[in-house]
Amino acid sequence: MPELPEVETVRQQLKALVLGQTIQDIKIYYDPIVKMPKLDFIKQVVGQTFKDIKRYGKYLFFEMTQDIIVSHLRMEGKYYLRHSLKDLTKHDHIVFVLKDNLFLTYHDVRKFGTMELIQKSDKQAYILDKGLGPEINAEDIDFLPVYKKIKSSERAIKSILLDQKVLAGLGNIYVDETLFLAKIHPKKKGKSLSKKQVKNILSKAKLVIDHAIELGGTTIRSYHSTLGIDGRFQNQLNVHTKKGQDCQVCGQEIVKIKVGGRGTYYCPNCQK
DNA sequence: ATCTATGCCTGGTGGC
DNA sequence: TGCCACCAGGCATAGA
Repeated sequence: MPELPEVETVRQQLKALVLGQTIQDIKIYYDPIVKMPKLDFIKQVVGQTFKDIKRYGKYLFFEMTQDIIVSHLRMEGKYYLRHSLKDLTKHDHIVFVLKDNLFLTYHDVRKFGTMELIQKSDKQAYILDKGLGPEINAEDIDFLPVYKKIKSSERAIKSILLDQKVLAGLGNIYVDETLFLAKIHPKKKGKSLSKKQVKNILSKAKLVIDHAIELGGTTIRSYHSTLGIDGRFQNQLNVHTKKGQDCQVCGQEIVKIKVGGRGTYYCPNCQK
């Protein structure tokens, strides 16, 4: 599942591949992903050239000559660069024709992903409108507003950290890993945390995300291989998906519970 | 105003 | 081999 580090990896890899490419045509095989009438989208985007690819949290911004395509991969969205339409699978829902032998395809098994078209001047307004918090890996997070949101909440810290309005970029895996490193129980209420604990959580989260980006970033692939797939962070996981295994720190068994409807892994001994 | 539950989807898995 | 119920989960939205 693409979270901030995977989205960042996709961004970097795609950028090297599609910048300067002009979109000759677009084929949309499954409409609901594109959040506007499909013909309007095609009409407006065809002829534009990819100028840059940016990211905020888990959102990708394909900046083109005139407009920006905002792409969210949700659970399983991926981009592939294909060299023939014969290589399309049933999960390639949107195809950007770049050249006769070059196609950027959006692939999404569960069709949860979204694509929107916005004006360049509306990018900040878009982020504001979504209510997205500061990026978790930013160097200069304004701590107090984040702290206040956490401190005033009755919700479980795990749920708060998954809330993109508080902090942008964390997903289920990284929240579990963050709380393990911070030694905080995932069900602990936001309001019960001290300022020191919140600071520690943010610092551990950045550590986890930076490390994951680093590992994803090492997976440089040749241009004809697939994008948006496995980095090497799975080898670094301490608790996520480790149910029944021994905690690497204390040896106690990792357990799995539900928090806010999400599968949650933690060490009952280390995390209080 | 805040928070929780539900819907969106399909492939993989476990039970039989 | 097959069938089926259930789970995975980010986000928008409906509901509490």
